[in-house]
Amino acid sequence: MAEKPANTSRCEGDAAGKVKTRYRRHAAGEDPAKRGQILKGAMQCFMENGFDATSMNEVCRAAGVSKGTLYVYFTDKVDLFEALVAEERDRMFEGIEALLKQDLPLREKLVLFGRLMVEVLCSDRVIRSQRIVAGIVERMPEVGARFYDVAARRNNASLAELLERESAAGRVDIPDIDLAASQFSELVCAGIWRARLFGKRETPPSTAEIETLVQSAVAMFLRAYEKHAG
Amino acid sequence: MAEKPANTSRCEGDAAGKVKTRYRRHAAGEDPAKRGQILKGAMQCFMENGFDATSMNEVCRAAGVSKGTLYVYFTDKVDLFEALVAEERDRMFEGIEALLKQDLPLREKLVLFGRLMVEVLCSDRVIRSQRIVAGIVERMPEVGARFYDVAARRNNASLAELLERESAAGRVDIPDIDLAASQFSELVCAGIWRARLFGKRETPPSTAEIETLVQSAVAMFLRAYEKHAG
DNA sequence: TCATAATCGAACCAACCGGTACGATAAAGC
DNA sequence: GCTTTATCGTACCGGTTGGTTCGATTATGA
Repeated sequence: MAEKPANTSRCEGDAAGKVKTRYRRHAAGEDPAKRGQILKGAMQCFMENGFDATSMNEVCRAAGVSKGTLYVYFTDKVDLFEALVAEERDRMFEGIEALLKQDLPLREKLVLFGRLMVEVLCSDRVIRSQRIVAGIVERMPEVGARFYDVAARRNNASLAELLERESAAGRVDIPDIDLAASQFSELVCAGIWRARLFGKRETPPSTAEIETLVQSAVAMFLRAYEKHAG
Repeated sequence: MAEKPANTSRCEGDAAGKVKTRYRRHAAGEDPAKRGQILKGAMQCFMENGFDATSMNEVCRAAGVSKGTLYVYFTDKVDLFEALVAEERDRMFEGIEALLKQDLPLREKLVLFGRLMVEVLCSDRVIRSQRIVAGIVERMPEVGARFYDVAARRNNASLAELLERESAAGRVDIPDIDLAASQFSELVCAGIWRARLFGKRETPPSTAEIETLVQSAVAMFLRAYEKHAG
């Protein structure tokens, strides 16, 4: 939408100087705007009905693209789906690393981290993605595994890094850093994330709710791992 | 399998005394053994491919039942699926209430509870069920919600009850019992359940792993909520 | 203005879907 | 034995699927 191509998009087939066409227009399946348009429509459909129950015709209609064109940009239904999941998974926790770079006391950092985590993980969009991916793990294991790896584990990694530093500085006493990171991530969503995933709760948590959850989680976490004054 | 019919199975169509047939054999779709046989085959199929990608023909083949018979026992694909989910959800945490009835100190109870929880929640069978259900929440919200309600919340309820008693006895100080119950449930599976759900981990945790997780969770939980000696 | 080619749009394909119909089979009760 | 009937097996139905094909259209760049 807001992002126009902006890149030059050379024709790629004319290596070795054997130029035949000198057109600067986008090659057959390489207009990033059109690609984005397709992905957007596809996302809409897959989110509503999941992988199997979404037909390629629906996707065409939703994306406003002819079927022929669709199959120029993506070879397969699976190909399209995987591209979608990849995009979503990469976008999901974009800002989270930067967040921990700030110079703040541990408690504050945990609060910020926790807030963002609940907000993202329990948002409509992410919940729906997670449902679809979970539902298809059995048939496309690598897709699920990569989804988890990039989204959840990257998270844990940056949190673990923070905890590592705090541990080295002697401010906390954590026997198993990775476990602790997981525990915090899990604590912060206690009671809502699962409910959201299975549709028991139809709306994301309010900011007040988030605050309660995060404060409780941080308190619990620090009480367990912070070095006592004594 | 092991359970033979054993119930009398009256014909239901012969109310008002207008008896025509006096057969004691099972009515058209009422043999519980056959029903179980169908459910077992269906489970196998659904577990492998999910709801949409499982065809009724496959189910027939896997169950060793003709299509006609299948449609005598279940009116629909959805009907069959819902019966399956209902069975699975009810079976999932069968023994968990009894577990907390024992007369043991809180710490021991939490350990027992936690162990069972991880074991069940991360087992192949349950993980697969959860994937399928999660994947279909968008189109069958009530199924997902009931699945969660019965499985997860029943759990939390019995745990909450325990905590309530301990709180009344003055041994713990818990501001929000339900939250605390959720936190414990979440803590106990930290780092593996999600990984299992998304297929990042292909095997359930070993007993050693479970022990580590549970011990850490219990310690953390008690440090946060147990009343201090001082 | 004109040639080029990306896109459109609609027809088309074989395969399969969920579900039904119905005669053949076989097991149960008299 | 005979009758009853639950189950079987298969053919069948209309509809949809993922994917292909191809001429018409339209925007581009020289």
